[in-house]
Amino acid sequence: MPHSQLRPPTMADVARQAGVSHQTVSRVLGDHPNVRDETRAKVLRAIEEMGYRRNFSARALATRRTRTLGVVASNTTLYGPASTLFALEEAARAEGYLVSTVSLRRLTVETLSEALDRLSEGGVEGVVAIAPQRSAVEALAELRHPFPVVAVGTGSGAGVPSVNVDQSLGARLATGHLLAAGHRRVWHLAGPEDWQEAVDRVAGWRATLEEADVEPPMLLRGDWSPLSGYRAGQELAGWVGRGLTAVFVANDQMALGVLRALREAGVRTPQDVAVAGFDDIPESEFFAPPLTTVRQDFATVGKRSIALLLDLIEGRTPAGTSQVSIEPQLVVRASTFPYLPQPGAAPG
Amino acid sequence: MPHSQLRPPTMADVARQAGVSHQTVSRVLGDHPNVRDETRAKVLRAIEEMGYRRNFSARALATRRTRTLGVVASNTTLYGPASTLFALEEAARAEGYLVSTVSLRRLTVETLSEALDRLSEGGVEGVVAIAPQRSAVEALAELRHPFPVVAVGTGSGAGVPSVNVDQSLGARLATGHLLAAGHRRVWHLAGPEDWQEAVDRVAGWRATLEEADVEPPMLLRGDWSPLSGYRAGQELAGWVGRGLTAVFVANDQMALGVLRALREAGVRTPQDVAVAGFDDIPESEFFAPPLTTVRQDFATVGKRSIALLLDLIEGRTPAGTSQVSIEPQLVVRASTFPYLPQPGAAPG
DNA sequence: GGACGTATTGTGAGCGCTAACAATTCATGC
DNA sequence: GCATGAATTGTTAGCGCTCACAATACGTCC
Repeated sequence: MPHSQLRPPTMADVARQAGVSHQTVSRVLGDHPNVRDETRAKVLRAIEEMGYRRNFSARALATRRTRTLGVVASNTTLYGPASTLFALEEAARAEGYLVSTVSLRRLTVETLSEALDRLSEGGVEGVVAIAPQRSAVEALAELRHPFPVVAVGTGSGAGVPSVNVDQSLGARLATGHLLAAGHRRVWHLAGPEDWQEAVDRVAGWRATLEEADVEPPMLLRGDWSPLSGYRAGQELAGWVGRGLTAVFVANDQMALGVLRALREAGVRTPQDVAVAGFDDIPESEFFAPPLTTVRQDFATVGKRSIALLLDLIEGRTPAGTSQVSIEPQLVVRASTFPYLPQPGAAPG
Repeated sequence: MPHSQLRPPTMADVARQAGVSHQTVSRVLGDHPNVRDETRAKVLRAIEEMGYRRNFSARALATRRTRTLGVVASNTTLYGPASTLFALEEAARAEGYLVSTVSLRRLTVETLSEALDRLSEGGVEGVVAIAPQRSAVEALAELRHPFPVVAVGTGSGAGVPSVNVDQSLGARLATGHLLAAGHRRVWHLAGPEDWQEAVDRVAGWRATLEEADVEPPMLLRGDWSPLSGYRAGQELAGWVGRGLTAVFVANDQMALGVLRALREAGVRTPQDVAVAGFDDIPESEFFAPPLTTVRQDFATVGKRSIALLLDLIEGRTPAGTSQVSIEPQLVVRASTFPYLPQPGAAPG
């Protein structure tokens, strides 16, 4: 039965129909204990008959709560942000909150500020900002907003409460894994310099090498896209036979490009060059060969972010800057060892 | 400057500070023409000083408008839904609306109904449902909701206003392309039966073959995942040499699995078997080999959906069922022709 | 049977804003 | 100098709900 054009019934209408006061209707709706079963039944029947629904705005005005959270995100078609977004919404819903999203094409101080204004006018009680670019994060601490904000993926540096996967640890896992497999050196194709995650992965990679007394080889840069990985892969192919046997790529999409470039150059993976990625996108298991990579637990990121934000909103947590760190996990596949899991052997 | 714990200033506070009535403040905020410049300046100064922001709930209560739209989606980490979601939010924002999203793990009558209830309680003025599963769509027409709903990806059958990419046409483009390349028959790996898009793609494929007087070969089914494509690919490999030279796969992720299975079976693409996909995910260009596929214009889907929904909300469009259809586009790459574009030759 | 305490229901006052109308100011013309 | 109308500002009611409190009903005990 679709919506009707009539002005929707109000709580007073229901009360009249049920022969009670509007307050009793409110009590029934609010699951208040002190209502006689008989009365409750009468009210529920009237509600059902009239198709009554509580008016959101009136409720929000009276309670001073909208039970809505905001999320600012960018690059939401990429696996990482999309997964984070999904996890955030699910976690918020579990806590009884709705989520309003603003998806930005580019994350800058201006767009971020605009997004916060917009969400503010939308009455959100707090905001989670998925803000992996460093430039934007600084703005977050400065910007004036009438609600708490939790940052995700910013690293713990900025003066803002934040939740992060330990990117440095992830890079250590991947790099360490390659060293343990007998590679003398591990090269690195990094993400853009202004992404905190890219910086942290470089740091983890470098630290691991230095701890093993290996001088880090030349650093390559990409922009997360398969194309940039493809180009870097062509360059890397030129170093085969001159000490290049293992590459840690800062995300799976670039790793896909690298694999393709190596293959075209006649370089075999993993026999000639081992390749590890980062993210564990669903496709990684089906790359040629299946990709060793680092998995981030986005569900936990979502849950912890929402929990922290609600703590801030309720004033349970002092407004100081709390930092949550989440451990990533290494997933070993054939791109670093020829004898390892083939797809189909186990569920994805 | 972060948020303060003080009760935020009200319009009356600003009015007092500026020495005018609260209504004048409202006029300034509403860009009402009949306000003296001097008065406006006074008010704006007071607003700035006090860091005043209009209360969303009070405004919504008085105007009976929340300027918020709802979106119900599922599988939002997949490229298609994520792109649609992004396009919807962007289009809504351009029209001055905020978007509240509910992301479902599984789309069923129950979860859909729950999502609509939830959004209803969140005060949305209308909802876009990304509902590719047929089972859920039927519910949409039955479900009681106090706002208009536009369906996306449902096909035009259900009794609900909807916006769709012409999936059948997409399948015709891909299948026709393979026939035109000289293949006698074209096989098809389809998506799940309860997805309307899968059904429409099968229909387009079958119609194209029948128009060419070719009897459609055995139909294979997958679940959109690379793994299911891999398994189907293993089966397809068994038919090489027995008439199998071309496969149209219902999405790019499954196509990835097919490519991998064929490669492992020693079947070359495209020399032995040509493969075409559907979706044009960003990775497709970097598959081995780069994948011929069908691109859907999600930005247009988003814009048209929001436009239709707003028409319905404003009562500009009779509540009858309007249907919008959008044409997809064939993208030819090396998986169907060996001599075609290599990555890096041209941008994305 | 009446006092007392508790369960149940009702009443009134906002929440902070916009819309409609009323009141005031100001410029203009005769 | 005063009527006339337009521009500008103020006043009064709600919007539909929840909260705090008041009022009533009901049961129990002596």
